[in-house]
Amino acid sequence: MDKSSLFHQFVTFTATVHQVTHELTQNVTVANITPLQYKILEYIKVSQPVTPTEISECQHMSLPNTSRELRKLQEQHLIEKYNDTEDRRKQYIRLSNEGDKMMEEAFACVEERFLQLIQHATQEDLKDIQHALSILEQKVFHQQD
Amino acid sequence: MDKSSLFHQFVTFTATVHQVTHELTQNVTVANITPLQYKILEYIKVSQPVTPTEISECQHMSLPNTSRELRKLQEQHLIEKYNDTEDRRKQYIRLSNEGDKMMEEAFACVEERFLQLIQHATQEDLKDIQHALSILEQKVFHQQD
DNA sequence: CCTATTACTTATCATTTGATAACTAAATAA
DNA sequence: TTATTTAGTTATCAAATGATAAGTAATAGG
Repeated sequence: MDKSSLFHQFVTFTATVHQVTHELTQNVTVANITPLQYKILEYIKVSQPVTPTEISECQHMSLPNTSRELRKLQEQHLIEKYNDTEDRRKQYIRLSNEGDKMMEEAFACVEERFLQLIQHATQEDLKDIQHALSILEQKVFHQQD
Repeated sequence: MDKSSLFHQFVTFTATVHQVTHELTQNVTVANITPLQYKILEYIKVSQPVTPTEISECQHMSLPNTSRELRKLQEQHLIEKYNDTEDRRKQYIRLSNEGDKMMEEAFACVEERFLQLIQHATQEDLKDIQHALSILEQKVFHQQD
């Protein structure tokens, strides 16, 4: 097995993933949300509750910039902050009802497009896809933090 | 097979892919290149020669903005433009020697990090990974242009 | 108790990226 | 030939994002 050719396949693959996810998430949001804010909300949605520091690390942005974006999201009533009872420096962020509703709608829209992408897949194909995703999660993309 | 749970797996997966590729490509470039310019060069590297219109479509950016970035890249002697002999409106873009060298170095750096990511993979794992990439390319991410 | 560290905020500035209007030149269609 | 379309450029403006300095408040370590 040539690791170098695997690398090239990997590069092509990730480029394609970027392109396709861009197409899937294009113009999904109703509210006045920037792409970065969408990513943050997406992360909160699947990982809540999260701290600003966690968002900062996962999204590769500085804490000041994270703080700014979270403030904007809070001003739009899409997220809520609450303090840790033990360590009062810490905050936890979660989606507000409004924010959750918005993300549910956004996900529904993306899901619809996703389903079109796999519309011709047989039951067998779906199993293959799920298995492939698991393999890559485990053996390549597994986050080592 | 529940397509909805597959969708959720897909969302998590793509988020992870974005995160990991960001880590892999962070600070790779020696030259004074923006992230967008890196993506453009990456695309040119694997698909050259390409036209500005193709870059524009693939990277989801307007032609004026594409033109601007290409001008900057040309000013840095990283790419070369040449005209189609048949249709003189058309241009083709390719990497200059300098640009190609730079991208080779960038890829080498990314590859090194990628190899660390899969350092514990057995020969069997590598085959699985390659197979998983192929499956997803074919059955999910296949571009329908 | 005092110092250092952690978690986060506010403010400010530079850079990058996106959007749009107006243009040139070449090719195609009528 | 004339009008339309295509491919790309230039210029300009707005918005999004990144970087950094300086601050507060709470906790942890000595």
